[in-house]
Amino acid sequence: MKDVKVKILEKAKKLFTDRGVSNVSIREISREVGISHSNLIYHFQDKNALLTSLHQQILESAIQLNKEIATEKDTLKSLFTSTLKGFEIIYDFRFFMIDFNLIMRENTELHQQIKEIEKLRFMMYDEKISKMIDENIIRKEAYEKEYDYLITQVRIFSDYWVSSSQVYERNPELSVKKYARFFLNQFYPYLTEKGRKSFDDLLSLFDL
Amino acid sequence: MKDVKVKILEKAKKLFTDRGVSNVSIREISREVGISHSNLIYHFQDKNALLTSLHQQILESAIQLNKEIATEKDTLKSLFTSTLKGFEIIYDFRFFMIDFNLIMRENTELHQQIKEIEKLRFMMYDEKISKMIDENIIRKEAYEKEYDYLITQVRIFSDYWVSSSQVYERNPELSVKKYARFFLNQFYPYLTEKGRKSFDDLLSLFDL
DNA sequence: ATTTTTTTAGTACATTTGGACTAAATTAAT
DNA sequence: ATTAATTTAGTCCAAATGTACTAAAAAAAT
Repeated sequence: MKDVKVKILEKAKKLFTDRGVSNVSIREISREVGISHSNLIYHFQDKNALLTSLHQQILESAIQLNKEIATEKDTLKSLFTSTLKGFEIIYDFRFFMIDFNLIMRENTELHQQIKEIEKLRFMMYDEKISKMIDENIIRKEAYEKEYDYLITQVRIFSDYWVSSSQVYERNPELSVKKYARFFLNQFYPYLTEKGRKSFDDLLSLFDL
Repeated sequence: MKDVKVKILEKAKKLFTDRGVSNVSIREISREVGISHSNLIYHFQDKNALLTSLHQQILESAIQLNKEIATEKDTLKSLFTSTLKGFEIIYDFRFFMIDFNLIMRENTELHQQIKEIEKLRFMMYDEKISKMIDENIIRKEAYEKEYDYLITQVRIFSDYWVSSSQVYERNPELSVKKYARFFLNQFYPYLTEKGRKSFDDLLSLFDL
């Protein structure tokens, strides 16, 4: 006997994925779950509450992933792992990124939260890059803020690769690996010779 | 006396920009224009017809821009110009990119058209890059398909920088130049020494 | 000048939606 | 066993939406 809340969230996620957040109503979700719409409202006041809750799930997955890779000493390898696993999470919750701007526009609370998380993400990448510079995997900045630019570039890719693949790929479901590869490649031109060697090894290791 | 069709398109564009495509109804647009909704339907069968027509405007702007830079001999300079002017067009029609996936999901005809255009865009970049390699501005590929990867990366950035800026920037309206700079920087690591010199000169020239 | 065509407004309808409110049923607490 | 809290369903409502249909008004063609 699954908890109703869980059922609601699952069905909402499925419907959001299939038809887009804006095309799914509370009533429709309740219909699909097989409960009254009043009941759904009892658990989640509105669509935003649902979305906030689903985003919480994403966050938990991300935190879990971070824990898993925390033990990995090899910085570049941990970048590979977090990319691949992270991209799977994003694909699983793709409705969130596909309707990202819509959600941010209508859920101020969530928007604020996302902006905070973004700061953390920036710092995480910043730290990771510094570490790789120390380890002589990535070359030093060729000009000021070079890697700040890179991080922005990387942020946009992370946030929107799944949207782009929905538009342009024949089989978006097969594109997780493909885009993970694209993503990782953004770092390639900054690698030192040593870095490139590791990178190539990791490509085979991860079968990319 | 402005043509009604023009008025409708202008108002639709404005409303789409302000509130998002999914939050604007035919009836509301007609109300804002000051005509009956039947009249609007007479001119545009539905929202998709409106969007198709607005996309036509984008296309015309893009074609116009291409004509303008066709005379420019300096490949790198033409990249700068087309980026800056292109980004202004995108910002002007930002509703289209912000709700890109929504529109593509619901307007099959337009989706098909966009996929065709994407092929052209790919070829254009491919050609531009080849040219810059010949001119010793960009280095040769370090591995196979390196520049195919770059083009995908560039595609995602072009399509979604405006969405991302809406989410993360305080003053999205000021971010055209900023993101144009980010965009151009994607090419930097691939430049030859000669290329880097031109690039730096162009940065000053365009005040970036 | 009159006939056609194009453009515009009005009306009516079935459906959907979110929200409020009430009450029944189920579960937990005492 | 009774009471209280939680969960669920049912009903009603006002607002909005897309669509279809009719007819008037305006413009263009003859």
